[in-house]
Amino acid sequence: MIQKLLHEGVEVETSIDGYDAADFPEITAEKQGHRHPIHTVVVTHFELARMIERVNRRFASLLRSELTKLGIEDVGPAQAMVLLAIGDVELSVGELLDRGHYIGSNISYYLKQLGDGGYIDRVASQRDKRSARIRLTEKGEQLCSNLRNAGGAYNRVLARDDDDLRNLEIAFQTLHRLELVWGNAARYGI
Amino acid sequence: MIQKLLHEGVEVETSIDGYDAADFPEITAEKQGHRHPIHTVVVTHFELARMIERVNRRFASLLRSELTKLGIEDVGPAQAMVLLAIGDVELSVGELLDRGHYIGSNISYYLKQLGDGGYIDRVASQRDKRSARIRLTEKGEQLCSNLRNAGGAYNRVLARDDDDLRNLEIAFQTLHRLELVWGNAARYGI
DNA sequence: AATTTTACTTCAAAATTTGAAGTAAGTTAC
DNA sequence: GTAACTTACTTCAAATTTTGAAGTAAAATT
Repeated sequence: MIQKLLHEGVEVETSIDGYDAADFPEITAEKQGHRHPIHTVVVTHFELARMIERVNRRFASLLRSELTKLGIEDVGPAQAMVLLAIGDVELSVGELLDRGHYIGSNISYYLKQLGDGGYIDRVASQRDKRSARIRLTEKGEQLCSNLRNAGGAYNRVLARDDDDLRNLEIAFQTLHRLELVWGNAARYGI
Repeated sequence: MIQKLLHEGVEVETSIDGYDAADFPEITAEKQGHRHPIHTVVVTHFELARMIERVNRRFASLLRSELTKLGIEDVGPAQAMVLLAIGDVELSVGELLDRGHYIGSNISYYLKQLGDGGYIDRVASQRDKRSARIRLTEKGEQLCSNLRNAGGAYNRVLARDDDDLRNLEIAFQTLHRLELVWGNAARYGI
């Protein structure tokens, strides 16, 4: 079912924004035992952005429902993402900002909520008393662990074989490149 | 432990420019006797989600600044995404909902703003008077066109050669798979 | 004709994000 | 050493975005 949709449902757009078609010779992925595209597709900036927006929306609602299933009422998907970003290390607010490209006041707000809920501990750094060191409490770790547990099922569905692994790997790296390009563009201009 | 992560995660090469594995607490490095990757890393479900969230944030702020540069005050990034989703076709609100996985009232709200700003026209469908048909006005098309124009620069940076194009396409398709898996999971359970 | 479903809209509330302004600690330049 | 500046973060208020419940009207079904 998913398989079918993957092959037939992907929007294959032939019009390219901001390009001269001649600049980009058509690409064809090799067939041998690959599930990924045989078709010619050119993906633009905005198509990727729209896809990312949609996927992000989907994930947020999935995460919300996982939290509901766990009976968590005081943590929304955005805060859960902060918890997951903290992971099992102790870090400063600044480091956390970098991890998620948040805006300062935003993270401050979430950390306050998470602190009130008992999900994180904050200790002033010894050598720099301006810097607050953050880490998960037992409760916070438990929540992350539960979420990760539930996430295992998705990992298994998404990464069924080598081909999936390769594609997910490329997707991850490519997203990272987008992150850098878009991020630098926003700061320094393209 | 590592074994388990390997089953549930996705391998990724560590050598990505400007990317420090320490940024991703969920990643564990491990050596494998594989074809190219010598250092492999495991990317989980949540890491992809966090990456997508970050990239989405970056793009939104880029879009906001493009809009500012164009002197547009009455359209935010979210509404601009709706305009881009409409594109150059005439469609119903329902189709638009599908395109972005929005919630009904959400799109309704944006369409009202965009209608007030003169960016879209809405006409009741002849054969089904419940269904509103939406399309961009001249002004809406102009804005999209300006945005796409500005986007061309990013396309050129992102898609430098065939390899980039291939990767972008795979990223797009893989994100589509995520969209389906996460979407179906939310509706019917995994 | 009555009921149900579809396709949206409206409204109010909640969640999230932003930005300006503030505090306190550290750094640098005289 | 201290005045000025920077950094690291917080607070608050406002803007934006998202959600959900309730509504309307047209179409489809019974």
